[in-house]
Amino acid sequence: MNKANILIIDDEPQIRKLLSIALQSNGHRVTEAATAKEGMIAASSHPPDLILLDLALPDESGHSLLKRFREWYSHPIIILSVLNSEQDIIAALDNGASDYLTKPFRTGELLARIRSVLRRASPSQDQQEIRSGSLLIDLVQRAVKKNNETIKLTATEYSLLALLAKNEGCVLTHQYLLKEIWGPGFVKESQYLRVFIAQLRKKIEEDPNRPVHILTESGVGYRFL
Amino acid sequence: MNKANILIIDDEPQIRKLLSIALQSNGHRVTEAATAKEGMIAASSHPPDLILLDLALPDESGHSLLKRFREWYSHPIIILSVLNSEQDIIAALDNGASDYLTKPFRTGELLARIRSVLRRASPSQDQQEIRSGSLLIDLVQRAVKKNNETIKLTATEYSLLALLAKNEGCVLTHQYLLKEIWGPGFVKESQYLRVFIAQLRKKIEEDPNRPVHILTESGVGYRFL
DNA sequence: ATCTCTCTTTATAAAATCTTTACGCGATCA
DNA sequence: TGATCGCGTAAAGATTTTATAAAGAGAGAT
Repeated sequence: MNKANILIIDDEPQIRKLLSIALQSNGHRVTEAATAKEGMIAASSHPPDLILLDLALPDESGHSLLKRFREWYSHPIIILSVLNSEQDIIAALDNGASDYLTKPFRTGELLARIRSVLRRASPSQDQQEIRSGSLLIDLVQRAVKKNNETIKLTATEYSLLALLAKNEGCVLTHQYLLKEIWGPGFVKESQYLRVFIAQLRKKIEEDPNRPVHILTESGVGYRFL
Repeated sequence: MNKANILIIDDEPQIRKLLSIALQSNGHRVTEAATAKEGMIAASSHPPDLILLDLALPDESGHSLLKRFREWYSHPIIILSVLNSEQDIIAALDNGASDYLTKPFRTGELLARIRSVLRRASPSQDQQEIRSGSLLIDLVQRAVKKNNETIKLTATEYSLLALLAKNEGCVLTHQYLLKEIWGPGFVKESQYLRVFIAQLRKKIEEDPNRPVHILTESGVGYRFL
């Protein structure tokens, strides 16, 4: 995630301005709030990807606000503060702050720390699964289910099925399948394919004689639907 | 994870001593290394949960070492440095450092930042125990119980079981398991896995010949259910 | 030192998987 | 008609992978 929605909660207009410009010139979208109340409202109506939170707010202590945020907000929160007291830093970090920067801070460092926490926060786990009727192929777990029952597949069977399923609807030629699964030296071994396609159909099709998932394209290859 | 295995890489013995005492008195286990080479070897043979890395090492720049770690090591790395240069901070964070502390630092703050990155690193925040049938794995106490009776596991056995259990349902490949438990130099040692899986099954399965918790995916890896 | 506990290494049997062979079916075409 | 070709299926065999026991090595404790 390169560009993020960032909420700045700080009561000093100059700081907000400064931060705003620095962040926007780096492609981020910025929302500003001057008080704890405003900040909470802004965050709950449009949850940002990251919050920059000043500890010194007029209406509520930053620590208390941080705790309230952490009851529901799990994205990064970076604390900005003029206080360099160890107590404050420890309290903030233990209350779930992602980082703590002491004012005055250097813009470059702030931006680097923002990149750092954003990078860490977005290990976008692509829960990729492929469904086709009662068949479910879970690419993360490396598991295949039919009617919610796990089907045992060998390594080669799974690779073949996954390759076909990832290219749902497309015809994959014998050559291509053999090259991908067995390696470039096996492009002539069409019989391997017949054997393994038959195995797969026996395991995943309701009626292996009338396959609905793995279709034969005679003389060309196979297609997954 | 409250107690972590922490590797300190720093060439100054006094600093290592100081850190060691502070960390150990907080329940962590500590390994020390005085050079980049030593550090890399220590991390490769027994991957720690966190690395404290000094930027100034006699045999290799800390930045270069950080990059080499990040090629395979995904746990937190906190940089310690006397340098307060913005360039260094930005470079370190962009190279994958989890945090950057300037010496001299306050022990309390360091501990808080360690807690912070460890909390972030283990997405099992709320998942402190894993249940599967009569089996209970307590990730906080590092204990495993079957039918309410504690099972004695060695350190390696526990690490392996915990890693599998944290990824319940997913197939973990031999390569991945070996890299995480033994280090990147052991990815070829599949026999280690077979031996330890057999040990685990003897201890946690009702019938080791018909395992229900640790399943074999022939040619691929193992899966915990 | 000796014992104990754990990890590493070796050996071997068993299980699982892959490869190869054989044969039947249906379509196509001379 | 019958010969050929591509495909599906079953099953034998060859090979790889796994399970298990047990010996050897190393570290730490008594």
